[in-house]
Amino acid sequence: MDNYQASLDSIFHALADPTRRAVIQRLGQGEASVSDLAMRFDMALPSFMKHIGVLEVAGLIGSKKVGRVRTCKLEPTKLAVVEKWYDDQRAIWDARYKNLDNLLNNLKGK
Amino acid sequence: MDNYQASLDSIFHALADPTRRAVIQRLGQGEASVSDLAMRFDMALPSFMKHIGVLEVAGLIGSKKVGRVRTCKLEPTKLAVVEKWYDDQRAIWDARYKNLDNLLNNLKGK
DNA sequence: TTGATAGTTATCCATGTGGCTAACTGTACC
DNA sequence: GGTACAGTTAGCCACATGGATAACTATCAA
Repeated sequence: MDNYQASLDSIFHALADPTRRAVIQRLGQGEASVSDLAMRFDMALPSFMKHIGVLEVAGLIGSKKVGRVRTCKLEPTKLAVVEKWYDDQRAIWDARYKNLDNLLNNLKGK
Repeated sequence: MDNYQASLDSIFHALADPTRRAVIQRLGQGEASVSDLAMRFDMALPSFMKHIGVLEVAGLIGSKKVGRVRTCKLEPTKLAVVEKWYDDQRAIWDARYKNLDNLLNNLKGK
């Protein structure tokens, strides 16, 4: 399996969890520390950190640690891969309906 | 957790697998029977059927059985939920950058 | 230097996921 | 009827996932 497919796997998997989507949503408004983010969720910190890890492996967020606080930020370019996949997909079925249209027009003797 | 979130869970989970994405891609070109679809994959039928099941539970595909053959078709409207989620997301960070622009303009004394 | 704060690491656990084989059901065809 | 074909059901297995607790490290502040 090529790299793009593996990337889609990890991105979609990362998005298939409400906690992780909420983190992405929150980070859309600006950077935040891990504990700022964690506050909103009824979950032990280590559990929450796993979600951060999944998002980071997928490349959807980045983080850097200064002093003892790790600050996370969104990586919108990586999220855009989702839209690209969707657009590619839509192109396929658009082409199909276009072909159906042509077929119908031909049948009408147009 | 509300229904929309649960729906996103199952949709993104369904998409987080290369076999299932390939099925969606194939169905974008038109309907196909289970065994037509399965042919392309090096996998036992029952294993493949699970993927079909996951896609169907997520609502991304539909199927009907006539005689002994089950025919599957794409449900593009359900796939569109992915784009809606992405657009909602982008709206959030677009708003943020817009605010940053305003801030910068104010600082410039404009 | 002593707390308190912010993460991190190490385990552990129940459940889910993705694959398999074997055996079964129902339909089509000769 | 008998056989082949298209799915389906049942059960098995290894591994991943999402949660937990306990104990640790490192930094900041009094």
